[in-house]
Amino acid sequence: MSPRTITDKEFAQREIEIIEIARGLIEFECITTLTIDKLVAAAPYSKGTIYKHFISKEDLFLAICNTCMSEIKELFIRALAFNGSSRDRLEAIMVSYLIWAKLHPAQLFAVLTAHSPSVTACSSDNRLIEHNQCEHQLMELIGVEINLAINTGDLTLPPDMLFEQVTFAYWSAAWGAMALIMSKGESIKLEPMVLERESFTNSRLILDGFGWKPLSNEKDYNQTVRKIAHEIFQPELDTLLKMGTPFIFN
Amino acid sequence: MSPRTITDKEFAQREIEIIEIARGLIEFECITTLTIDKLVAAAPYSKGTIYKHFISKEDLFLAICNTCMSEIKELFIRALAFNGSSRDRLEAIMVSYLIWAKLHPAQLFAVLTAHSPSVTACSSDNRLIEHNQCEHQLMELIGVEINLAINTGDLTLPPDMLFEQVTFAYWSAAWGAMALIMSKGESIKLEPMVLERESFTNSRLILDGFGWKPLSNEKDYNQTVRKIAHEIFQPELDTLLKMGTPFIFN
DNA sequence: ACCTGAACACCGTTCAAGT
DNA sequence: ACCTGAACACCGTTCAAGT
Repeated sequence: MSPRTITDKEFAQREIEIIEIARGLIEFECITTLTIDKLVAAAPYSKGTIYKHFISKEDLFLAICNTCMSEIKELFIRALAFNGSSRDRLEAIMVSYLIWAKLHPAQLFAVLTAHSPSVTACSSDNRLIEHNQCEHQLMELIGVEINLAINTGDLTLPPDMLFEQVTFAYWSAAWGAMALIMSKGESIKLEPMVLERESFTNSRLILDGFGWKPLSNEKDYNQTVRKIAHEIFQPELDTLLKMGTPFIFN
Repeated sequence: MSPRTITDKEFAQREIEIIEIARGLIEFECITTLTIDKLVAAAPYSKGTIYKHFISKEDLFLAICNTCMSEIKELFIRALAFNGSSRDRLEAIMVSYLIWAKLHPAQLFAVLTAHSPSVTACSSDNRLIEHNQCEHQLMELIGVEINLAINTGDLTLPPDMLFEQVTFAYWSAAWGAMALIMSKGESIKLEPMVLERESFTNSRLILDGFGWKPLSNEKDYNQTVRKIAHEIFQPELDTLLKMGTPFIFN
């Protein structure tokens, strides 16, 4: 066989393939038990080739994280098609994120750990730029709805706050609940906290705290969540039911 | 030298000593770059002795985390001496946590990562029990104030919520902001988010969302924070100033 | 030009030997 | 009874050799 120059497209395709294989391995174990040796054994490529794509194990982790974030972005976009108020659509975004989290619990953990400096410290510049873009795109989608709410008068931007702080407050509060609940393994009895319920609770409290109309005492958001889930994510709900980890409604 | 039986007290004392040495090493590097070899080199004990105390590296990490949480508990108790409303004292708790976080950024990262299943999976049962106790004690201190607020009528427990959910909502929202900001290394421009400001913002929004009186538009909580910090944590404020990372007031 | 996998380095953990 | 550190195992990373 004569040596042949690999095209950029083939190279990119191979990278996607490797990432998908790695994601498959994570499903059955965990991001922390994934080793390069296992990946090499599962993939039709050698160690050297893997290292042509990823400058380190952490770089691979971040690549997995970025792929997940792109998937989540697609779910966000589907969620934003919901016909309702801006606040309804923020609920829809939360629904979509929770559904993704429940569909891919092991991957969610990968996304959460990818946030740590030890991962970013060992990643390539391009991967980090890509990661920032992914994150920015997700926050941008939330930002659009916040802007809409300000324009329609549903939300009044507090005079002492920057626009980005609104996005950050909303996202970080919900993220905190998820991260705390997901990171507690099965072992520990973290009282009876439920991923879906606590996420919606934090979201509700933050938005009520902003005075974002309609307030939660003016409207039954549990019903809105139900509507969103069934209208937009019925296939995913069915999958979760089959997996034995159904989406929990309040 | 004749062999001598080590007493329980001496054993416990040695454990504390090792943990302190490890904490010292973390200060200059990071929890992820701490190795057992480095610890052995810095400590007057051999590897075998280290492993008499900690069944794994993760077990040591969790021990460090537990020690930190005990320190934080002491700060919480100091904070709770603040003379004011229950909501004021929750602010005081937030001030104390932020001050600790700023005093020990590297240790905070250790505390955050200790939450991951990969750490708890490799820790000893006793260490895990201790960890649960530490966590429970911290949440309990917050819970006392929530109870007080309910009894004085400042807070009305929403009819569809468990008491523990209030604690969790408050803590997870603030924790989410801190974890996101701290985990972003220096590299990334996470817009201009400020640890102190975002933590207080999330706290404020959540408590306003609960309708916890006095609401933030009825009272200048920035001034309360200033009062708390100077009345209770002046020595720590001075230290932070000397460190070049002053506590930021709004 | 590209791929391979043996070799290397690092580090967590163990345990036979020493006191 | 306790401590020690050499030895082992595992795994991330590199690079000389092969096609």
